[in-house]
Amino acid sequence: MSNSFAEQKIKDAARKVFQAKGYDAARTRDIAEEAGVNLALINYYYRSKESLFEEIMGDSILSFRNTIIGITNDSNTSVREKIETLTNNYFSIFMQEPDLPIFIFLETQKNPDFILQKLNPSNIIKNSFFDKQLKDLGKTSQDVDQIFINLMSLIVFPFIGNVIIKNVCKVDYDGYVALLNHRKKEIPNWIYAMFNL
Amino acid sequence: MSNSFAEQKIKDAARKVFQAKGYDAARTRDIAEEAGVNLALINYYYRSKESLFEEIMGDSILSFRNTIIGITNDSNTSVREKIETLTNNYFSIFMQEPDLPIFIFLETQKNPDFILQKLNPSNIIKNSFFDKQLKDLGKTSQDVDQIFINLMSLIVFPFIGNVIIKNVCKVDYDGYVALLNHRKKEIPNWIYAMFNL
DNA sequence: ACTTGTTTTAAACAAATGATTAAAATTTTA
DNA sequence: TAAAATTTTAATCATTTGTTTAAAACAAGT
Repeated sequence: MSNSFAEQKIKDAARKVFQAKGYDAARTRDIAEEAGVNLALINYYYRSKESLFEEIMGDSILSFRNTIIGITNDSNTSVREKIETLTNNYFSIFMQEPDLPIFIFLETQKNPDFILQKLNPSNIIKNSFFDKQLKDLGKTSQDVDQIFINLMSLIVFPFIGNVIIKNVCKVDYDGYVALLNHRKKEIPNWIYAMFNL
Repeated sequence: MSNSFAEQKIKDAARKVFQAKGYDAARTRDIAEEAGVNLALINYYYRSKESLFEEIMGDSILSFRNTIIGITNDSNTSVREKIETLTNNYFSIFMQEPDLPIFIFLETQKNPDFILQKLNPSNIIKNSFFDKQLKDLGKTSQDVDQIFINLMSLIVFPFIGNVIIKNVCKVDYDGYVALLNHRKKEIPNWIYAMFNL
């Protein structure tokens, strides 16, 4: 019954529903119900379903971007510390919002232009301090790319493929969580082994 | 104007549209247009949008399943050969149908039950010849799971994350394809390095 | 050519869905 | 407290979308 700011309740509900179902399957009525708010308020506060979506998507991307940039440009940490911090941070985020990765990849594929504008990938890896450190260790530009891709692969896939993993590996929910935590520890070691770091 | 079997044309078109847009965003009218066929024929040959989808989804999963099983249960190949064959086969499939991975993961998450029934994950890895071979090398059951997950991660992520990769790594389409081909060669080596194989 | 069964078409339907509106309720201002 | 502004509500609209229908076109057998 709490009546605190419908505007914020709508945004929170929308994030949840959009992430769970994707843009197309998400109904404005689902969002209104999840927010416990009259349907018309969605169009009152946010102009349309699409602009509500873009606001949320923009937030997600910006947060994603800031997380990486803050870590990769820290001049006080080693390469290994950066890899461990990236792994831990992303695991924390995705364990709280397991649908976020597939949501981001699905919607980026549907609407690349909007993403690119927000993501502004200029200095995320290239020209970062992380990039510099790896080059000093003798890594090529291609190596750096593949290190980044492999790190993201190993972190993100278990969330995207959770249904298939649970079944192919025959684990229940608890076993799945244990498996995730095991990966959280091992992923940095795997990266070191792959690239002699 | 060729009039060859509308039924097949619908199925091919539907696969294309479903993979590109996902179930919810795919319109029956899109499928009919892509197939060059009257809208009503979709319901004439396939009972509904949903049953058409299930037929296509079933095909995808079965093909996925058969590919793995055929490789992991081959008693004439080494562990390394299996890893290389898995990598090569999946790269071939996904380079032809780049939207397939995200499509599968999105829809499995939305409707786990249907997938599980078709995927029947019983003997895909567990109790496979591949599993046996790894155990003989001293790998634990957990190791085998993580080997499988890491292999899938490294193969699948570049297709799912293609938009973001292209931009973070600042490569055009040709550079992206070069990057894919480089991975195809390196992924087995990375797996060997990670797990001392 | 006629009948029969099959395939295709154009039109229409019913339900769902994003959006709007006008009035009611509530809060703020003066 | 009265007026004004803001927020909320219920009802409705216009469009989209999956599906159905009835007739037309076509094919095959006799």
